[in-house]
Amino acid sequence: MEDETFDIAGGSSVGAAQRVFHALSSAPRRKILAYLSASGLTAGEIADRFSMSKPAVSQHLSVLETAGLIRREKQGQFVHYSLIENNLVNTLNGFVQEVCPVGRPIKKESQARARVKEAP
Amino acid sequence: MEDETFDIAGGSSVGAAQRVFHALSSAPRRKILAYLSASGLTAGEIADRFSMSKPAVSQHLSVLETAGLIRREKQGQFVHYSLIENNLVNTLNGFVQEVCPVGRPIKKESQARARVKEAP
DNA sequence: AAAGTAATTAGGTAATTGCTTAATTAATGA
DNA sequence: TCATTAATTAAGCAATTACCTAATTACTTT
Repeated sequence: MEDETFDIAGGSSVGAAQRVFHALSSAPRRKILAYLSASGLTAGEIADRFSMSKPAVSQHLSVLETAGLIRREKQGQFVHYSLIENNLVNTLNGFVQEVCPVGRPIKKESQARARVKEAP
Repeated sequence: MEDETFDIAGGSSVGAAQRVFHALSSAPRRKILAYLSASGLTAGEIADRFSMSKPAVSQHLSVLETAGLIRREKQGQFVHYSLIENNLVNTLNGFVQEVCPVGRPIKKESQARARVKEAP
């Protein structure tokens, strides 16, 4: 596991958790993630769902991609975006674990459930 | 349950989820939450753990309090801060649920475990 | 009451963010 | 090849953020 104790103060470089939390701090970006949770969409389809300009949406997509929360796939002249679920859940879960004792049992349950799925 | 579909676009006022995510977007603030997860601390004790000025830390504490993530309790000339665990976990869990199908079983497990604790 | 300590508020500044419009790159189809 | 469509990059601007130092408020101690 990559323990960076979530990017605390001193470090000069910007860590992965910092990028994820920064990405999540914007309502439009969280809305984009919600759209993508239902299905992959092109940049244009995403932009259509907002009242802001296309370049603005494009920037939000770029922030989300840099954070490793979505993936970009060029198909002809379109760019398809889709959610990377793991990175989101792992970052939030890792954080909750460190901050909040309540989080720990949840993770254990989740692992137990995963094992059951592997060998039912 | 308070369903604001996490503060999407249109709304003029700033919603609760937005405040939480904004609060979490800062590394020093996440660090404060981590400190408080171990034990309550006074404003001064928190400030001592950072290299930035005391007023700067005070502002971070204020952001966290406004987001409902920590509570302030004045005791004599000291101000004691402590974590409000529920709000953090609920907001993140609520978000993961909406964005990420993977999240749903986690919440069900969590609720089941809660029921067991209520009536063991 | 005066001095000391804890914490916040006030005021100011440099850097960042979130948008805009205009320009550019890239793929498609007439 | 030339026009159209999709998307991004570039340039610029107003608003916000994150910090600082100085001043203030509120307790405590002598």
